[in-house]
Amino acid sequence: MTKTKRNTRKILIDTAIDLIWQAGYSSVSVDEICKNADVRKGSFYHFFPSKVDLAVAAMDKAFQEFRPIMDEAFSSNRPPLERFEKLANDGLESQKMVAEQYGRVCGCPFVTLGAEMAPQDETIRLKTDEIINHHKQYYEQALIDLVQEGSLPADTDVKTKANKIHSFIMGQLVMARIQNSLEPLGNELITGMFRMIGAKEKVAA
Amino acid sequence: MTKTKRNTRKILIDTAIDLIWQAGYSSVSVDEICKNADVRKGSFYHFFPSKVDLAVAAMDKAFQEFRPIMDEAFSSNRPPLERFEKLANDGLESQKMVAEQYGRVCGCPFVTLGAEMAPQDETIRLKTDEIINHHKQYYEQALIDLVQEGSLPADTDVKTKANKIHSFIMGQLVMARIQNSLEPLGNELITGMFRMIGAKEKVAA
DNA sequence: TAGCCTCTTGACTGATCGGTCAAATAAAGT
DNA sequence: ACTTTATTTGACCGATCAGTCAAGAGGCTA
Repeated sequence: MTKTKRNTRKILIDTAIDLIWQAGYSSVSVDEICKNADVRKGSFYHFFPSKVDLAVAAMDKAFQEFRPIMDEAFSSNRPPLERFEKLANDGLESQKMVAEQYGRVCGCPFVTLGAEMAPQDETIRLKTDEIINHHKQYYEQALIDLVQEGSLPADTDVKTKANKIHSFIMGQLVMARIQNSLEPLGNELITGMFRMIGAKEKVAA
Repeated sequence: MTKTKRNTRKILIDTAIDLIWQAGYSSVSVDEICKNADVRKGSFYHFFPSKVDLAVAAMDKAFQEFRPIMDEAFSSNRPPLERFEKLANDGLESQKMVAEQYGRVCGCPFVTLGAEMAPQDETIRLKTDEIINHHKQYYEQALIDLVQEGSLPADTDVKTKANKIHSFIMGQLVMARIQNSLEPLGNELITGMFRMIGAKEKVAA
């Protein structure tokens, strides 16, 4: 973490997030990233041994940037069901901002990149998996808390249920990217998540 | 009907389905497709004006090949809930065969290709959307039949529910591709679908 | 001021990209 | 047979791909 005057490394990562999130990995060239970052290619390869390494660094950065949102939404002093609601609202808001900035709906950067590159590059696949698993743990903890407060049966398989919730959310985001529309997300995300959670009404506190 | 003709066009389409389903669109070159099909590049461009046109033709062919499976599963004389069950079983079986043949889990060819290429090429995006909508109609009809038999409330928004079911299935398939594993599909697909359907009879853990 | 280290620059590589073309060949119609 | 059309071939194109490299610029410390 050397502190550079221009901080070229950071600029390259931020540019990569923008371009790859929009267009995907293969559709964005190193030259294009360099041009957008106003960085010469020799500098690029001074900081990153390969294009893949930049992509992985970009995934890490994007993940670290999204963490506070997750931590806030899934804060343990928020009622567990409301955590999912907050995630849906914040996520939709984030998608709206990105869509406005980039000119199109982009969906989940990790899953989009993972689905494209998983067969080609194991380091990208593993990084995707790592980030996904980290997200699922938020869901799992919220489900555990739902069980504890009696909103879900005691024998609930929280890991499996967390997987299903995650699959649904990712499916919604992939469809939003393909259809280039946020409307279904706004209509279906929260209700679908709640349906998948399947909590009963909390009777007593 | 002399079948002795080489049917180069068909060979190219079949090869494209194989390679693109595995590796994605951008990661497969025209040269690679030609080599695997044992077709010279001049012949390729005799039958297809561009790589994109081949991809769209491949999507059409793959869709037509999958239609009988859908028609059989969603036959109107099958009880509506069982239709989803059959789809899950047949779909999982299909994924198993493909994974064995290709050496890795590939997920849904249409959504994988659509997510990668939607921002780059509108014809691919539209073809993806068309196929997706066609699939959703099977779900929608089954939901209508569930309403009619009283397993779902009369005021059910079947279009929205069909969207949610579809999102969940696609999410599961994308995750299977990224994780290169069919295990979650086998464990979660049917129960998750039923949970999302929310019909009265069936209960999922 | 000199030496050192980090970073930058721009020209360069060989491979590969999607796509073109004219000519050769095969097939089909008359 | 002859003509027309459909298909195949292999060489070829300019652009672009990811990645390399030697030389230089700039700042830091001794």
